[in-house]
Amino acid sequence: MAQQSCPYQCPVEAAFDFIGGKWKALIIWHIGKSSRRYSEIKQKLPKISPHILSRQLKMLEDNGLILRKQHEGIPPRVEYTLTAAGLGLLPILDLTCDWAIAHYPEHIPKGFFKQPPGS
Amino acid sequence: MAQQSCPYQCPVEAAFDFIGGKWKALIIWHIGKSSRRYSEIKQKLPKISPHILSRQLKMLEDNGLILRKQHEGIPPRVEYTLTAAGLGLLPILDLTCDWAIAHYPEHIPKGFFKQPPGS
DNA sequence: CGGAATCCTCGAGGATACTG
DNA sequence: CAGTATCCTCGAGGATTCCG
Repeated sequence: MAQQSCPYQCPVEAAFDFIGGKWKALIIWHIGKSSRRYSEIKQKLPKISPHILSRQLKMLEDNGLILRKQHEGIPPRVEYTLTAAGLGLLPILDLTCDWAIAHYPEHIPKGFFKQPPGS
Repeated sequence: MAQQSCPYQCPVEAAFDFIGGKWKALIIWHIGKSSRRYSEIKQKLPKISPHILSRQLKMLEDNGLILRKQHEGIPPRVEYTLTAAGLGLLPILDLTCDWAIAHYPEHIPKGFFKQPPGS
C-alpha cells in the first residue's frame, strides 16, 4: 500500500489545506445550497481569472467538496453543487462571516448585507 | 484620511485573510484559552521555523487576534494570549476540527484525540 | 529565551490569448 | 459557455546564522 500521506498533525491543519487559500472558501460560500454555473460563480467573483477559477473548482472537486455536472449540448452547460462535505462547511462559513462582522466591522464593505447561506 | 483599504467583497474573504495561510489558525488553536510562551508554541508546531513563528505571531498581534506580554528579566519570557477576537474564533475552529474528522477521517493522524479548545 | 537579519525557494495566483 | 495553454509575478514560507 502507498503511504497514507497524512502530513497533518491536527484536523484543523487538514481543513485549512482544503479550504484555505484566496478563493476556495468564497467559491463554496457562493455556491451554497444551490446549483451554480461557471459563469455565475465568475460573476460573483469578478476579480478571479478564468484560469484560476477553473483550477480552484478542479481542486475542490478532487477534494470532494463540490460536484461538477456537465450537460452536453451547445452551448456547453456545467453546474456545480456542494457535496455533503461542502454543505457541512456552510454553517462554519456562516459563523466565520458573523465573526468577521463582529470583530472587524471596518473591513466589511459598506452596504453589505448577509444573505442566509445557500441563498 | 487614508484609504479605508477594504478590498473585501465579503466578510468571509476578510476572515480568511486574517486566519488563512499555513500556520495562523493552528497557532490560535494551540494558544486556546490559556497563555503560551513562544517556546511552548514552538514545541506544539515542531515543523515551523523560529523566524516564521515570530512573523506569524507578529501578524496575529497586528491584526488584533493575540496579545503579546513581555516579562523583563533574564532569561526573557514572553506570553501570548488570545484577544476577544481570537477567543471568538475558537468555537469556529472547534467546528472546523469536527468537520474534518467527520468528512476526512483518513487525513486525521492515528491516535488523534480532540481536546476541548483552550485546554 | 525569544527572537532579528539575510537570503532563497517554490508554487499559488495572475495576465493574456486561444478553443471545442 | 466554459473552459485550455503559456508564461509570469510575487510573496508566503523556509534555512541558516547571529544577537540582547
